[in-house]
Amino acid sequence: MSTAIWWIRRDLRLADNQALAAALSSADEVVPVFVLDPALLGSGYVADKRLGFLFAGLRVLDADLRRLGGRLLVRRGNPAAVLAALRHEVDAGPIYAEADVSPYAQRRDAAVARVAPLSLVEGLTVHSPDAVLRESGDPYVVYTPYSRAWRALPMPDRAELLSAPGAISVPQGISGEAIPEMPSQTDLGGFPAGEAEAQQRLARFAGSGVYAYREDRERMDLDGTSRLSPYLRLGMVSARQAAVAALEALGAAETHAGRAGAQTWLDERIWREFYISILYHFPEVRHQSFREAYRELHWENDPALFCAWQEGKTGYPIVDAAMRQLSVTGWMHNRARMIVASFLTKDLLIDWRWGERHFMQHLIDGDPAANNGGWQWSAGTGTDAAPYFRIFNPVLQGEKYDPDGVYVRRWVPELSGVATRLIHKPWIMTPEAQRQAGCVIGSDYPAPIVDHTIARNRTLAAYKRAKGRRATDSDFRDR
DNA sequence: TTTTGAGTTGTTCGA
DNA sequence: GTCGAACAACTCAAA
Repeated sequence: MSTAIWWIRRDLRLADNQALAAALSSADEVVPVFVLDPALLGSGYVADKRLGFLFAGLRVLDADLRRLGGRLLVRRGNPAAVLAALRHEVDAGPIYAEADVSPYAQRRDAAVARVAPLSLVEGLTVHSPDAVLRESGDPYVVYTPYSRAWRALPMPDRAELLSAPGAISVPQGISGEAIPEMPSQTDLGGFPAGEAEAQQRLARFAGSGVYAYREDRERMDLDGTSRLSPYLRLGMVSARQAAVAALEALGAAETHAGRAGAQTWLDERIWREFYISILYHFPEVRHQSFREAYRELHWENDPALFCAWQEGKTGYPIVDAAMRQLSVTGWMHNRARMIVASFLTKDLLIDWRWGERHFMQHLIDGDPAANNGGWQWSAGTGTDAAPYFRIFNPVLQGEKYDPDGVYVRRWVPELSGVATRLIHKPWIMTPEAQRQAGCVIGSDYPAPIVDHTIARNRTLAAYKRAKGRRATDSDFRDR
């Protein structure tokens, strides 16, 4: 009787799971194990909602495994120690796991590989970061050529996706700990965990919503996005399943708009892999700007302004609505993420890393690669960055992408009586209008904490200075 | 090696 | 209200 270990990390699914398939084909029995890693759980980059979603996902996975005659083992501790002990205990051969790219995952897996045979297999992405490279062997650092190379690689079709196993045999007599409960019944904000839920969402979105995605995804007052991010984060749906669905939708689209929608959503799959590739090839982006020029930026980092941003009390309705949506649900609309990121970095001149950390501490889908890529893009410090002079105007963004103020009123109820015409700039209401709207600026709702025009000019100057300083430094070095 | 074309998501200003 | 230009060069990718 041979035994293999399936080490589950962010692949909480039975279908199209290459690590599980490899374990099953290599041995008679498989131990599915999740390791509660104190280094991750106590890292300061953890969100209650994300942890709750993980634990709920583990419960569903355990139930799914039990239907196949198996079960999930949960252990706690340093992964290398836990896995070495488990291997000894069940007399197992290799450990199979889905390769991950974050700097911590790399260190952790290297430590495990030193004490046990660890076989890392594909699955986090459709195309591994080592497979999408330039002719020279260097990684791409601009999205468009990356996406061209990505698309040129062979794609699996639906028939090639792996089915869930029909049965799974787990050795008897091994004990683990119970899947933790979240304190005080964490509300998962409309994201029930599990593979079945993820597959349903994917099928529903790929069957209808995706065709209007290009336009509707911009609208914060609509439900135009797939809301699959937490499921992709923990692999309740595989990257391949999502990409295959996108390609099928593209093929099935009958209108120009429909094709554009499917194409745009496919692009989002590729953006995800682009940022995974960037984090893999340039792990230092976790700690510093990708672009050297902006490592010298002089951030203001005013703690009071940061606090107002976190709490959704900036006086800019679209920013406050978004930040409150994040606190309450653990999720934020993608356009809203760009707006608040632009506001934090360009209006408040606060270090993007502060915002990155806050997002990781609250997002149910918080992913190191995508979050870092998004923040550095917004801050203009990243690989394929927005030009530094591209500064979102929170009023215009609100008027354009929440035209009726529905999103603002949902999350900032003190503004619910404000006329639509003024909902994104309530401070220009006359005192009389404020009384009538039941919203006095300065007491019911804050006045803007910064003046956008002034802040914008200050930021343009700061970025220009950072670039200038760099030029001077390198001139000096070259001499 | 050199050259050339191109680059997620925007805003402001002036005509 | 609408339109085009300016914003700022810079670096990447590929021929």
